[in-house]
Amino acid sequence: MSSKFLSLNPEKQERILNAALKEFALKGYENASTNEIVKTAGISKGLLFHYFNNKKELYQFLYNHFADVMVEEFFNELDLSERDIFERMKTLMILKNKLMARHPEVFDFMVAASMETAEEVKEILNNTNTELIQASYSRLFENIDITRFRDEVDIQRAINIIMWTLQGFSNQELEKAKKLNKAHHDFDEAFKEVEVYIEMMKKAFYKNV
Amino acid sequence: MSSKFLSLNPEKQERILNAALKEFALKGYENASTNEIVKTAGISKGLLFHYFNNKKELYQFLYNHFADVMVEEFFNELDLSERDIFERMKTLMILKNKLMARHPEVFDFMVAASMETAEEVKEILNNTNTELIQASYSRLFENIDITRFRDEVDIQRAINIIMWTLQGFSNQELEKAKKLNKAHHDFDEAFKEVEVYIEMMKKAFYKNV
DNA sequence: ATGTAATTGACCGATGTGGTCAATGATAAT
DNA sequence: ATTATCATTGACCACATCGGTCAATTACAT
Repeated sequence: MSSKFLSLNPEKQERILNAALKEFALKGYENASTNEIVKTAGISKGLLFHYFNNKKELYQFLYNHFADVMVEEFFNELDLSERDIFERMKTLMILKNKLMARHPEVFDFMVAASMETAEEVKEILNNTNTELIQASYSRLFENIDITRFRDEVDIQRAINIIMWTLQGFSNQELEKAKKLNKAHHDFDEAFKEVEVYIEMMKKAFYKNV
Repeated sequence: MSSKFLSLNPEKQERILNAALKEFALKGYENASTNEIVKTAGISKGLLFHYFNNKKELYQFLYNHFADVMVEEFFNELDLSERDIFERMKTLMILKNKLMARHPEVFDFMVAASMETAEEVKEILNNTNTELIQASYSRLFENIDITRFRDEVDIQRAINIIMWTLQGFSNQELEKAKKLNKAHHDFDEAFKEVEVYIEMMKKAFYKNV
């Protein structure tokens, strides 16, 4: 019963959610220990199971909660006035990296969730994700100026190439950051490469300049 | 003692190694179960610990063995006569994907190993990797024609951009393959995008055409 | 028939699991 | 001061699994 949980002291709510987030991200659903969660949350075992009937219910609440939070934060800060698709994707990536630096534990949890094999978890993800992601995807390309492209094929190809390229960049930077200081990372220098790259793309896909 | 193990019937050797590979890849070092390994290998618990004194020794042997095997196979098939750096990187990626399709379990294991947190494992990886990777890296760029570049900076930048781009592509294709048929994947269509991309890069980095 | 090596699986103590529940503490109403 | 209500505790449960051992059995060569 999450109603009981929601009417709880917010500071304690957060402590419990963060403890669970960390544990699930680190160990995965099945190996995550409720004992460990209550220990780091500083509450008793009984209390956790007073708020959530069982492990699965806790996980479900957790996933929905943080998915909502991150999506909201993402679109609050995404600049939708940028009409150039390449520049839009660049800001999108920058924002993604910002959010990853700001909430690394949440991203760890989400990544771990997407790799889960437990049937109970897959079920939860399907329910939550389909609506959430589909709604988000169209908003990502809202208001884009497509008149500069040679034709429709180019648009789709540009999107594809942008997506996998920036993803590769993002992963590499993330890895580098983890190896260097294990905390947040300054992307400024790395983005100089991205600038070069973006100009390259424009030349390749746009009718003129 | 691996000498005992090595003088064992090769078919049984393989059964044991594959079972262990699978289990470690799936669960990670600490959560991997030796009980599960012997069950899928079809041998008794005692026999496993007759060949390897303990869990760590088994893991160590496993890692060294498959690292050797994959590196050897990789360089056996890599075309080092291609002197254009962009084309070389393309064939390199194609080869990597081929090997991933051919030995997905080995790659799963390697990825899992690189994410291990157990101190015992990190120690093993350090010992094995440093020599192995450093030796490989120089071979990757052996015999490359650098006369077409404008200057040294361009070469380094090209390598960086190639690396993270192809990595992003590779990951995306891998994910797609997993979602579609969960087995091997036909990269032919996807590589059309890569062709476009490679031409783009050449234009951007080479002195002429 | 004998010696040697391969192989078994019951067994060990230790640790940890998700979940329960009787008991206690705190708070507010009477 | 008494009572009723709710939050909170942590010892406890039965069970599962862990890495590792070892006396006993089987297979095989001499």
